[in-house]
Amino acid sequence: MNKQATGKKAEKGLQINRLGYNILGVLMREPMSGYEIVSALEKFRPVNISQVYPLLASMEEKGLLTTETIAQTGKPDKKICHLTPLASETLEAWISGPTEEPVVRDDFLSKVYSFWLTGAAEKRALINERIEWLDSEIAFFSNALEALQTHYPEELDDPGKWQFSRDILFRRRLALYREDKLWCLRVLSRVTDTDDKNEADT
Amino acid sequence: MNKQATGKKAEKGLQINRLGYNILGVLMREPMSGYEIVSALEKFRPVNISQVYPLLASMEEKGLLTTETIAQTGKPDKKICHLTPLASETLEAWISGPTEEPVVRDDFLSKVYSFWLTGAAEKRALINERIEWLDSEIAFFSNALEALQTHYPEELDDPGKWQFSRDILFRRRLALYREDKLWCLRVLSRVTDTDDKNEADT
DNA sequence: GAATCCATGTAATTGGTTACATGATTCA
DNA sequence: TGAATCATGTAACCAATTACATGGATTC
Repeated sequence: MNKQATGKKAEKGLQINRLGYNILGVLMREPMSGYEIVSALEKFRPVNISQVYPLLASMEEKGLLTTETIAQTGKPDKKICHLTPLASETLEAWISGPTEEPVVRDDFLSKVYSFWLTGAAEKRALINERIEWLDSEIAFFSNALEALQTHYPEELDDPGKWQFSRDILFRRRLALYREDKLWCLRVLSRVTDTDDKNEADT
Repeated sequence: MNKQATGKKAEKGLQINRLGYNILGVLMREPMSGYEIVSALEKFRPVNISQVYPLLASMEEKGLLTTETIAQTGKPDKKICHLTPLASETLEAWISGPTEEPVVRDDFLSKVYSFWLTGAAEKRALINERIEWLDSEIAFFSNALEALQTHYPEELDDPGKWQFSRDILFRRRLALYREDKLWCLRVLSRVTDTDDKNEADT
């Protein structure tokens, strides 16, 4: 009956952004500093430290965390962030709430979108570069998975432990990167077989 | 020898952003209006119309495109964008230049990251929701692929036609979504088998 | 001697999203 | 009657990136 609340910014107050929820996610494992949050998160998603500090400040204001300053010699003071009970409430409410659709930003795909304009050699070069990148990612995540398995052989099978989450996320990455590589190889064969016209240089 | 030019914003002048290159990509197929650009691109990536109009204006200023105004009855005038030779140069230079790493923004994965905190029922609900979404995407892209194949049976095998690009990109989506679904099913079985503690409510 | 790690932050800019403004036509 | 489609655009805001500022310890 009310004509208001048409937009998506319905409830205000406790709103944090995506990065905010990711930060809650790591801090649920153990309290740490802003700097440490970045190194913990960057295997999962790209993070800019400059975005983290102001966010932590506003999250502290909202009562989601408290900071404990630790003096260090030769280094600046460290501010360890501890979550409050409100934080876990907020995180769990977010998890059970609606989930937005994923968005990928991939220049490689944008280039493939337009690469019918280029010659076969250039197409192959682009794809081969991608394969190299995929190989390095596959190597990285295989190592990460192995390390997880040797460090926490028990916890991986307990869905109530954070290691379970890491394990399944690493496996997902691996599976998708491998599938992506297969796709690259299939494309390569299609490009090589039916060689296209503007092939003069090289 | 020069202390300058440390940052990433080396050369200025002709710079357009990602969306700009995507717009060049569609317009290389055929000239169209801003409104049509959005509907053509949105199968490939999310686009906001409000971002397109100012971008098109600045691209016209930079000499990448010219606009042809078509008067319509009952509707506002339509502005068809035609690319200039500078545009294809710019696009090809971008394709052969360095490619940035992909970035994904996926709330579902962020939730999985933290979902060791929740109960098994909530875990299953989250995964099942994802499976439903994946199924709908898979259905959409299978249809799109079939439509492509019936409309352009010849062009699909010619890497010099834009239909080739569409074809491989659709196939990639399908392959990755299917792999993602398999992963979901594997996770589901791991959650169901080793039922975790906080299981009280239904 | 230069680069990287540790550790914090602010400021400026670009990119992306939502809201607002306008208005006829078609469809449920 | 209300929503959706066509069609253009502006303004405000939020998110993300880059640059700037500081400074000791360590590593190449």
